[in-house]
Order: sequence, then C-alpha cells, then structure tokens
Amino acid sequence: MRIVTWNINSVRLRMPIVEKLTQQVAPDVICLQETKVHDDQFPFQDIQALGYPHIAINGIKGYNGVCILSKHPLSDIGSHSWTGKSDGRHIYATLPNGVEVHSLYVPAGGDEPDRAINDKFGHKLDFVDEMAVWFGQNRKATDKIMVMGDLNIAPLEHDVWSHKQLLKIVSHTPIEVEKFNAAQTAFGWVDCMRKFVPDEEKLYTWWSYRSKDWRAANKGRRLDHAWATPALADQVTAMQVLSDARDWEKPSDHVPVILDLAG
DNA sequence: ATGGTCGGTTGCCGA
Repeated sequence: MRIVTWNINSVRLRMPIVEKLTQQVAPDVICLQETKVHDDQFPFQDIQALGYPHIAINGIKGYNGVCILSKHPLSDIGSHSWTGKSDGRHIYATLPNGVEVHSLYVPAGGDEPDRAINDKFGHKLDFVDEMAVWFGQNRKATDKIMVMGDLNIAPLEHDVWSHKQLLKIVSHTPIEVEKFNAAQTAFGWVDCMRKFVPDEEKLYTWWSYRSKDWRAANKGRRLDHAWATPALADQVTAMQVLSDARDWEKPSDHVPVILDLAG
C-alpha cells in the first residue's frame, strides 16, 4: 500500500503533474492540500480517469481545500471544523485494510510571529493546540491512523536550511515548534519521515517560488509531514521525498512525500 | 535589510 501527501497549490492547474505522479509513483492513495476548488467544481472525471474512482473532498472556493484520492473504496468519511471554522482544511476516510487516513492543512500563519498583531498566527497556534486535544478525545492511539499533510511547521533544526536564520520566521519559531511537539507527543504520533532519515540530516519538502534556482540555493523547509500511530508505524516500510517534482512543468512549491505500508 | 514568485475570491490577498 503506497500513500502520498502533496500540497498541490490548485488541483485544476496541476492536473498534468498529478497524472505524472500517478504514472511515476503509482500511489494507492493520494492526499492533496490546497486544492483551491469548491466541491462543485472538483475535477472528478479527470481524477477518476487516472484510476482513482474513490474520492473524499472538503473544498471551498478559491483557497485551502483538501482531498483523498483512492484506488480502493473509502468508508467512514468525515472532517472536523478546526477552531470552529469550516474552511476546507481536513478530510479523513478509512481504507479497506482498516487504516484511517487524514489529509490535513494547517494554517500558514502569516508573516508576523506575534498573535497580538497577527490574527493568522493566533489561528495557527490555536489550530495546533486543538490537534493535541481532538485526536485524544476522538481517536484511540491503539488504532491504525495516519495524518498526512501540510502542517506548515518545520520542527527540527535540520528541517530548515538555517536554524538560526529562521528562528523568527513563521514555520520555525519556538512557540510553533513547542505546540507542534506537544500535539505530536500528546497522542504518541510517530514521525514517519524521520523514522527513515536521521535528525542530523537535512530534509525538506518545500522550496519557495521566490528563488531563481531552488536546487542551487536549496533554502528549503520540511513543512509536510506523515504521522502514524505506533501500531501502524511498524508497518511503514519506506519513505521518499520526491524532490524531482519541484522541477516538473508548472510545479507546486511543495513536493510529494511517499510512504509504503506493509499490509 | 530587502525583495523575490505564484494562484485565485485579481488589479489585491494569502502563501
């Protein structure tokens, strides 16, 4: 079972590279974020033609939006309105093997890392706080659950190109990292990317559009994550960041993260 | 220290 997460930055505009992903990677399940399309306008037929007949979506007009595309039937589809907003940041569904997959898009948080002057930063902090609470109240850590998505926080020193230079940059501030770690440990989530790559090794999933040569500059961040409950983490056999996708035609600024599951 | 580029609810806002 191969599961991919990818912040696609407009699913309609990226259909050619979604197709490329399906051809090159052959995922069973694809979690997308920032689809930027209302459910009414979702490209169902194009997606289904790629071999993904089972689709769970939570989209709104113009921004945010998440979905799960699957070769296998999806059951028990749902979403939670984080911080009380129905703003297309969450969808989940259960696969035939009993694994519940969540596609999640955490708020980016704006530019100023101070909730007193930036509401978007406060929203992000509240959202991550709620992650610690919601899973604890609504799910069991003994079940097989996976959270895939753009969590918009790079928690480790080597999840960013320069720890020191990014300490005051939203996505890597101490308060965000503290809340991220609290949400992760509260439920016992296993980081399925760092399970395969040592903490001391640089690991990125996003490179800004504002760079002439993203590969040469390599000023990346690991904003996208794959978390699994301990029971499921043992079944995760491989992880790959598809960095080459950053060079595909009309790319997203994020690249796919690929997980392989036994069973 | 600054600005750089994308996408869509476009001539701005969010990322």
